[in-house]
Amino acid sequence: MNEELEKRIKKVNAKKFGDDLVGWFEQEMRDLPWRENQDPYRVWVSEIMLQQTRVDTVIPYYNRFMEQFPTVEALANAPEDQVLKAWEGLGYYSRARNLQAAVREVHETYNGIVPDSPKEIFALKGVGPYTAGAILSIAYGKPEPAVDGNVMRVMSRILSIWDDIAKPASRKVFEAAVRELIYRENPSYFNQALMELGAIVCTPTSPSCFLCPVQSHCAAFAEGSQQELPVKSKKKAAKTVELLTVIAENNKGEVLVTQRPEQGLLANMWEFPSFEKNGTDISSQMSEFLLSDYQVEAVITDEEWLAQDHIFTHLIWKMQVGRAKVSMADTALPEKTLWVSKDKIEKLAMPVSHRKIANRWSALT
DNA sequence: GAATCGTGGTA
DNA sequence: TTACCAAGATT
Repeated sequence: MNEELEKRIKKVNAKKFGDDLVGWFEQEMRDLPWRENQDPYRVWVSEIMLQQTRVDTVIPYYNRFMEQFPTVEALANAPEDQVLKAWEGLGYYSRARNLQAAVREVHETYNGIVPDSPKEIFALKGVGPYTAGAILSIAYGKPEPAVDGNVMRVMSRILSIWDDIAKPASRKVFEAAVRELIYRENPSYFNQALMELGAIVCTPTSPSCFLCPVQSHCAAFAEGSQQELPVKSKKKAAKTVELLTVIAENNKGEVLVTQRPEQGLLANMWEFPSFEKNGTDISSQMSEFLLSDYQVEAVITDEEWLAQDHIFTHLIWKMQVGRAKVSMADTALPEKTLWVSKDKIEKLAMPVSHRKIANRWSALT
C-alpha cells in the first residue's frame, strides 16, 4: 500500500465512519433468510451461494437447500447427485461439490463444528479470502475483512483508490484498508453494511450519494469522481462453438442422456449427447456419432431441428437439436450413459440449456 | 496473473 | 442487441 493511500486512511475518522455505516445498516438492512440467526453453517451456505450471484436469485435456492440439508450432518450424509440437483440452475456447480466436500471434512475432522480460525476456515474447499472473512466476521464476530466486489467499489470511492479492481492483486489493497477501518464493536455488521451499501446505495452506475450515510467520509464525492470509480478493465469476448445435440428415443419412450466429466465445464451434469459441428451434413454426422460413441443405431427423423443457445461468461454454445429413432439396441451402453423416462429425467441435474431441451421433449407427450 | 467456471437481470 | 453485472474460487 502506498503512502498516499495510507494518508487518506488516517484522515478518515474510523469511529464515526463505523457509527454512521452500521447505524444506517441497522435501520435499512433487508430481511434475508440467512440473517435469521448466526448459525455458522447457515452463514457458510449463504456465502457460497451468493458468490457472483444476486440476492434475489439465491433466496429460493437457499430456502429449499436449508430445508433439505438443515445441518452439517445432513449435507455430509447426502448423496452427491442430490446436492447437485438442488444446485441446478444456480451455476458454478463446483461450488456445490466443494461445499459438500468441505462440510464432510468439518463433519469428520471438526466434529461438525465449523472452525473459527482463519487458517482452518481458509483451508476448506471452496472457501477463499472473501468467504473466510465473511464467515469469521458474520458467524463469529471476528474483525476480519470480507472484500467482495461491493466492498471494492465502496472503498474505492470512500478512499479514492484507482487500482484496477479486475486485477487479483488489487484485492489485497482493499483488505489492508478495511483492516485499518474495521468497526471493532461489530465487525459482522460493518462488513455486511459495506456490502449492503454497495448493493443499495453505492451502486456501479449512478450511485445515490444524496442518501448515502457515509457521504461526509467519501473522497470520491468530495472530488466528484464517484462516477469514474472504481476502475475496472474489460474482459475479452466469449468464443462461439456450434454444437449438434440429439434427442435419441428408443421404442419404450426413453431418451439417451450422458453425464459430463467430473472436471471442467458443467462437471458431472447430465446432458443429451452432443458434439461439435463439423460441416453441413448434420444428419449423417449425428448417426455416425451415435454409433461410434454410444453403439446405438438410429435414424434421424425428418423433423425441423430446433435451436437452443447457451450463453456462458466465456463461451457461447449454438446448439442445433435433432431427434433420432433408435431401433432398440440391447447392447450395453458406455459408462455414465442412461436411457431415462420423462419421470426420471426430472431428477437428474442438468444445465439450463439441456433442461430446456428436456422440457420441450416432455411437452411433446 | 490470466483463464476458467453459470446464470439471469438490466441499461 | 450488446455489454456488463452479481456477497469469488480454483487452476
